Amino acid sequence: MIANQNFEELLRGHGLRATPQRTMVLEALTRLSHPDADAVYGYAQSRFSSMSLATVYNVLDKLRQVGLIVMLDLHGRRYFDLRVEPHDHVRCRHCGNLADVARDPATRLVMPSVASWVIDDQELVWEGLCPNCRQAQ
Amino acid sequence: MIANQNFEELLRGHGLRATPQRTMVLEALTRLSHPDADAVYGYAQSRFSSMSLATVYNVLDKLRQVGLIVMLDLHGRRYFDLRVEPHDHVRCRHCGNLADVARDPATRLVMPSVASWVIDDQELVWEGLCPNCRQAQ
DNA sequence: TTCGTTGCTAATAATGATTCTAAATAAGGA
DNA sequence: TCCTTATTTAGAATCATTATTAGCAACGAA
Repeated sequence: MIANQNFEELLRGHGLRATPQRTMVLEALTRLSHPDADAVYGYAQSRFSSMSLATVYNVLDKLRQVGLIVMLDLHGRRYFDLRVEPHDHVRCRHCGNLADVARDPATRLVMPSVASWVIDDQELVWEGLCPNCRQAQ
Repeated sequence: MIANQNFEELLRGHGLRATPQRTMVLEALTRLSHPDADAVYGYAQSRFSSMSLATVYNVLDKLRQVGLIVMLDLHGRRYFDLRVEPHDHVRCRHCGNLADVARDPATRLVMPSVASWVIDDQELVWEGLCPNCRQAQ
């Protein structure tokens, strides 16, 4: 539970102006699980009625640029996640459902060296069948 | 270099009817590097002129369902890759450029156990700056 | 506190990848 | 060759995302 004041400090600490719209988006991201832009919009607009969907997209992109959030492109949609302690994701091959996964301590990811690239991050997505879809099969 | 006859066997071996459209899509996937649907369409249509874009989408989805190809959702687009020896990818944070990456032998990925899920695959995408974008910065 | 600059937001239109629909056609077994 | 069933086609429709532009707000300086 993060207070709005802390969101504002977080924003300023990353060189961004603290606006109520940005605060609301951050709040939505702490409350919802892997929301897409539309889910963030639904949450934020219910507390800040003049908020527009375009602003949600703007803010999400800005937060991503400064590294505050992570963007997940899955089955033709974008989902967003606060960049908290590193964790991975698992997605259902059948219905697209998405969940957090703690990384096994025995996992070792050795960063590849690719000619002339500067690589500094990674994203690991596991794939399988979620409980619902497993039963349906 | 795979002959068309082999593509047909490959298709039938996976329970699919062997059509010239499907053969062309498979051929495109062996020739192009991480094409999106439109690139596959461009390749296939130049050799089979009646081919439609809708068919490309149909075929790609079918091939994915039977596990012959892998689908990569990146920066709002879908890219396709034949499922050959496992390899990872690296994408440029700035321009979206995509490249293959060999997995370092020291890398160990321990499959997580998530309650009631059946997990059987993973996708690892590294992120950074490609040579072009690194210079531009 | 007020002012001015700069960046942000809102509304709406535009874009573009992907999916849908229905009718025509082709694959593969009998 | 014929029949059944899956596939393909063309075009329309959908829908997430981006672009545009005018109005507004944040925040540093006076």
